[in-house]
Amino acid sequence: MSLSKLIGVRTDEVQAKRERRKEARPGELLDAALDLFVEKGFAATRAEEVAARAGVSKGTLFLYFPSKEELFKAVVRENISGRFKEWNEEFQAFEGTTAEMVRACMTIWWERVGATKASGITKLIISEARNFPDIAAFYQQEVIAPGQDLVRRILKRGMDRGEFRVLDLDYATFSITAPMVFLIMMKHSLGACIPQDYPLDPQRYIASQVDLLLDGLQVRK
Amino acid sequence: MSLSKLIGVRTDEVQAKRERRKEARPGELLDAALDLFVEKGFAATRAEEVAARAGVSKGTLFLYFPSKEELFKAVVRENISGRFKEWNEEFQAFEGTTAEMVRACMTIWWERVGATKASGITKLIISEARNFPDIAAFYQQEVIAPGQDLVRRILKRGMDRGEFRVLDLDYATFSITAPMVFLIMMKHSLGACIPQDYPLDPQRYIASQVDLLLDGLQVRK
DNA sequence: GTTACATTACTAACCAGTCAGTCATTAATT
DNA sequence: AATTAATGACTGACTGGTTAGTAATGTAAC
Repeated sequence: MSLSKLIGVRTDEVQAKRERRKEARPGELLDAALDLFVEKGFAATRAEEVAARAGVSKGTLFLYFPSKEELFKAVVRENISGRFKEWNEEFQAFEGTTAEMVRACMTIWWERVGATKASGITKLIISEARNFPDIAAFYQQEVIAPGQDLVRRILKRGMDRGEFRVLDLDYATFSITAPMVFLIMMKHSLGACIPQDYPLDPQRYIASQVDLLLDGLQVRK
Repeated sequence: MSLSKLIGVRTDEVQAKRERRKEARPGELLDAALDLFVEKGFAATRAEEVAARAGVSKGTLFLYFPSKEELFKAVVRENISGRFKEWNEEFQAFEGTTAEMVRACMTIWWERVGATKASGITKLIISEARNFPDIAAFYQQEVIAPGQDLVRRILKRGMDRGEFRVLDLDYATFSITAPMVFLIMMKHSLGACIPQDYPLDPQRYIASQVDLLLDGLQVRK
């Protein structure tokens, strides 16, 4: 704890005090780096800027991460939580119709991932994939493949129970994942820099996507 | 002057000779720049690399474009062809069902845009939007808005003719555009750097998307 | 031989990464 | 409790390499 805090001096207008907080630094740096990488891309964000946003000097950044590239990799790894096991179990226990399941899947995904900082990682990966093919492959394995798998299992359940038509599972999964990816890209890219042209309400977007996905465009004869 | 030239070594297989081709240069530079910007992003591509790919020296690049940023803007402008008037007319003249129209729309779009270099611009814009908000706004006005408009008109036709259900047009358009954007991102991002994990056949992808979009996942009762 | 295009060599700015030094904190000593 | 010593997290000026942009020089075409 810093002296100023003990004494009760207003620190906000005073020069920020030098503090030793070994535990908190890495997390704060990763947070700052995620923000900036998502906003400006890898090459265009400066290490010093990341440090400044984390309230620390550039030297400190390199105390915790050996290089900018390793920082990038750490940012990605940090945000890849293996929550798929948990989700698989949730959906295993689900009792309603598969249509309800699809709706729940997309709504919950938005709440737990899409709306959070974590979705920035997807934008980051897609934007930088070709500069970091190893990271892209890693993300493919750790996130995309399990995600596709979960979606595929949901669709298969619908087919098995006679609720859904016979589907080309390899490609039908994209009908669920593509709208999610699109929403993320809007949130972090065009939507973030020209919001006046994109007053996109995520809930309404997802509702519309699910409705059309389940019932199709055409009137039922 | 290189050693080989001084000695008199055959240069024709070593390097192309110096040539004056004022007319062709800008186009060749723009082509090279598009490739590299799409592949590596704006900040990470070097001016010298663009020049080299166009078979020219760095100085020549700056002879035709005053700065790297202006080169970027020119790349985007070059590839924004106002083909929407022509397309609008094509669809105005279309006689079949609106379902056929939707399928034609996506198939033709892939042939004329998605599969060509032009689709790289979309990836570029989405990746760099936040570093170039003015470019993003420009692209929004010149490409996205007219595109959305065309799609909206198709969906409205379906509604008016009683072929489609009553739709939330503001959001239903995304059911057509989102899969297209997703396909572009796969082509230029993950799909380009880990193709073994993404053996994505565009035709089959589009067929699947259109089928589900028209008829929905659920069996018809 | 003059013009116009092209190249090469150069400059200035920028930025990732380093390192000698600083100072808050804690432990030891009186 | 007060003083001193040791620690190590943190700093920021510095370095070396890179690159956008420029200027001097070269050469093909007419």
